[in-house]
Amino acid sequence: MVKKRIALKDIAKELGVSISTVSRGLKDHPDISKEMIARIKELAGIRNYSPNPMAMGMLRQQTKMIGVIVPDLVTHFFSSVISGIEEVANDHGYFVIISSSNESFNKECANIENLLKARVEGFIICLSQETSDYSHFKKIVDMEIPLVFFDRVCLKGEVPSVTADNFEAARSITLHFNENGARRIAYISGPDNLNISEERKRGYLQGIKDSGLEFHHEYLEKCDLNPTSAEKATEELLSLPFPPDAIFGINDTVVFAAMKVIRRLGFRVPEDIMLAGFTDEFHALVVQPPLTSVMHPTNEMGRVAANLFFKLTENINLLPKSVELKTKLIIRESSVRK
Amino acid sequence: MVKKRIALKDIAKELGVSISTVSRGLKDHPDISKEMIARIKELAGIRNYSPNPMAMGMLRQQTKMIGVIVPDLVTHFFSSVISGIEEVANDHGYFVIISSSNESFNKECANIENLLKARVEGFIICLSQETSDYSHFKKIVDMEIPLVFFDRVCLKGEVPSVTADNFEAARSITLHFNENGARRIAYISGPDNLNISEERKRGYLQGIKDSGLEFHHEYLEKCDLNPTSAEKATEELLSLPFPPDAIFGINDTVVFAAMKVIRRLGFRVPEDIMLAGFTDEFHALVVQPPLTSVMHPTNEMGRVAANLFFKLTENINLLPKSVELKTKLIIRESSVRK
DNA sequence: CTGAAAGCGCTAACAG
DNA sequence: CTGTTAGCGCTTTCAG
Repeated sequence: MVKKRIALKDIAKELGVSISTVSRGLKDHPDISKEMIARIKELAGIRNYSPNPMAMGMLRQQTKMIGVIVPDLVTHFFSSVISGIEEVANDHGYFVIISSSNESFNKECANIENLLKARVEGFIICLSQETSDYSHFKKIVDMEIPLVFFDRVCLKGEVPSVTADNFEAARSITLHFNENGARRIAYISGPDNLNISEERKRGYLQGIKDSGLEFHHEYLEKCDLNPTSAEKATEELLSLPFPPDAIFGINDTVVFAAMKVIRRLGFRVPEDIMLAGFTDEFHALVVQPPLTSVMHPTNEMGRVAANLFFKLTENINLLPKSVELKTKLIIRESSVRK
Repeated sequence: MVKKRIALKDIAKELGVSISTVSRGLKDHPDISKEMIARIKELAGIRNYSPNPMAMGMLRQQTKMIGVIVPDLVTHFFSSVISGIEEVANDHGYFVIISSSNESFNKECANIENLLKARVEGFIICLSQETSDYSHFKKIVDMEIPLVFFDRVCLKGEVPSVTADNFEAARSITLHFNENGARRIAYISGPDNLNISEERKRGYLQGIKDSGLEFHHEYLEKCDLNPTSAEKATEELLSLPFPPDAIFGINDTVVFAAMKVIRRLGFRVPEDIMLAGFTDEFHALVVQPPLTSVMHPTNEMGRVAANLFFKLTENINLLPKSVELKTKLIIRESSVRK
């Protein structure tokens, strides 16, 4: 029931000229007389005219909307990436429509369908943890609709993406633990289908090797990316005959959950168990002891993803480019024994 | 450069019938023969037809978009409210466009302008902390465009809103502190123009009174809602000749910042200073000691706001209704001395 | 039972 | 210098 907004027609009628004259006047068309232009602009200003984006959309077949799908909204990581995306999108005169897959494959598919119906011009997506079938993404590619992945990616070679340097980051955490005296280093991974799980796991294994340690499969745990599952994984680790003396987890959620369990079972951080996370959370600073963690350039990740997106809109056949962003290991008390 | 999508025209041509026949067939118009309907629907299915929302929008003058403006995106509180809004909006076939004011009045005004240009059908807004001039909101109301506020509100009597029971929540924290032995209870408030500052402050004062304590203005601090400012406020409190033995802050950010300062200056929580927050953060559980806090029903706040919004779209002249949501004081170790 | 035509707001090619 | 017209995709009278 929105009150009818002012249209070219109204201005034209009021000025006693044709619609096209007004349209041209508004964009300083050389054919229109200076005074006419002045009169048109003045009235448009008074009436607060702004072009109807749907009419423009019909004409140009574009909605100026980008669909963004994230596994969840309430995680700092994703909110922060979205902020970055929005900044760039708004600079380009685009709006962003955000939907959350809630880590569900079905929801992810449904979101894509909905956004497609809404005629978004393209997508920026982070896979749900359940996603291992990529046909819904293939479909987007086949429709020649711009698509960019960030953080959790797939279809390399077909779809541009932005990721963190997961391998190197995981390796450096492992080395750091070892340098600080840890010998039984554990890693709580995520679902195998996710690149972030796989890459960080490889980094961990490489780190173990580079440290001259032996790999013990009991120290490689896995969880779904929710607190309950992470707590269970931590409990497994801590109930081993030789529990780990250092743990790092695939992300924030996991590490915070691990911390809770460690405390509950009476272990101390970092005296008994060192801890480090993959996170950009400012809460890493609030917990006691402050958490060593891999800082992600989250805002930048969003900005880069959006820029890749706009490159794609210019040329849908662009060679897909994968950007890998440098992370930074921030060492705090949770991984340093005095 | 989106590939042209299938339109009624294409189906009509392929079937050798007119556009209107297809249009009617798709919605089971009684005038169309069963077999025609079947043929139309079949082809539409194969071709994956979906109506162009912009064409529909032009016809009905509606975009099915709601503009949501929040002070920031990366706070759990706001992401969580947004989740609630999106759930309800999607159920109604609406999309949500989120913009962040970054706590800036000017940005808030600019966001409104942009969303108005994008022809959102209405707004759900949480004021920026700088906002004390409400003319941009008045403008929305005057245009008869639906507007709902949540958490930080203004223009009561003109605009429907959802808030927490700030007064009662603040009062109950104060009483709880006192019952646990605190006598010098401090409160770190926010900007005076915000209703949440004012209401929680009143609750605090009432709590002091109800506890039979005397009010000391030094224990009433104020800050902008950012960590730096909150840290400064905490330092002020702690440098008093008689520093407080209990502090609560207007929100998460403030309390986490306070916690950091308390630690840095060598005080202990809760032995020297009890602490409590206004928060729904799951991180309240992660910090050590776990934080006593007022749980906000954030998701519900979003859902209620969205429902109010849709009531307004049905009848823009609805009597503005203010919904106050109950919060719950969750007592944890940060405010209990053993 | 089906088609033609107008109209939603706008632009651009074509006429004057 | 300005107006007319067609068309973007769709619904909805009005005419068969």
